[in-house]
Amino acid sequence: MAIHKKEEFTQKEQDLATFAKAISHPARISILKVLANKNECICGEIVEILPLAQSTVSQHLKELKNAGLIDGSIDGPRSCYCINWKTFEKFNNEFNGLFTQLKIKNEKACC
Amino acid sequence: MAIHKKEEFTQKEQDLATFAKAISHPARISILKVLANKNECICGEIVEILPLAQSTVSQHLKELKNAGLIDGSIDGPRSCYCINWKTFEKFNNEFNGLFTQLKIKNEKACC
DNA sequence: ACTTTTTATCGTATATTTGCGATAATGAAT
DNA sequence: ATTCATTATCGCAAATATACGATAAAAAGT
Repeated sequence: MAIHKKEEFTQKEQDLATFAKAISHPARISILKVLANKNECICGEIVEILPLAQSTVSQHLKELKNAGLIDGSIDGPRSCYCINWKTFEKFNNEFNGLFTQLKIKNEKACC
Repeated sequence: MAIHKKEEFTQKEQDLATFAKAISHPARISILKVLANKNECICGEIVEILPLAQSTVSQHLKELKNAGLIDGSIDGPRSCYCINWKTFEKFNNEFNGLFTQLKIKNEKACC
């Protein structure tokens, strides 16, 4: 991609894009669902549920964590991940904001 | 990425991921906003508004079109793009569905 | 101390994305 | 018919993403 052009856009656009990218892989959507289902959130089971290698799952978890969508406490051998509802809520709202914003501007299609 | 593993997930998860990927770049979010603002939707102006080369913008438009988020009628020298509200609505709903689904399962955080 | 279990990280291979310039294509205008 | 304006596509380069096996790290149990 030669040079980073992403920075030339609005911060809000960038944030939203980053969030979208975080959930732009079925594995990561799946992980979020698994995390939501387990409220004890001990998460070695994710590896068994997903059709992916342990290292790959770990990588996806890392990305979700970087995006702020999940929290993880690495205490010892087993680590504990769970959804960060605060960030999640924030993005959910911003997302709906985008949808509404677009729709208000132009409800009638033109082609 | 060696082998495609994405197909091993739910169709719904794949669709949602594909949609998220389509809007996972600030340029594409920006394009959607521009399209929503113009209701005549003659769209050479997008190139002037975005900080990107014409060919790059064209590529982003193509991706949005492939994702079904916009429609484009290529009539001659100038072409006309506009948002496909039907698909948009569909994904907006599915998206909110995911959010709600996750939240219902586990409203209280565990770590 | 040693093994076991669990998870993160490193290295690597391949695929995809992003971006641009150059070029083709296409209809409008002259 | 030729030029002009507009957009799509091709070819390329660089960056990211995806996936895995191998290895490290870290606490718990023996």
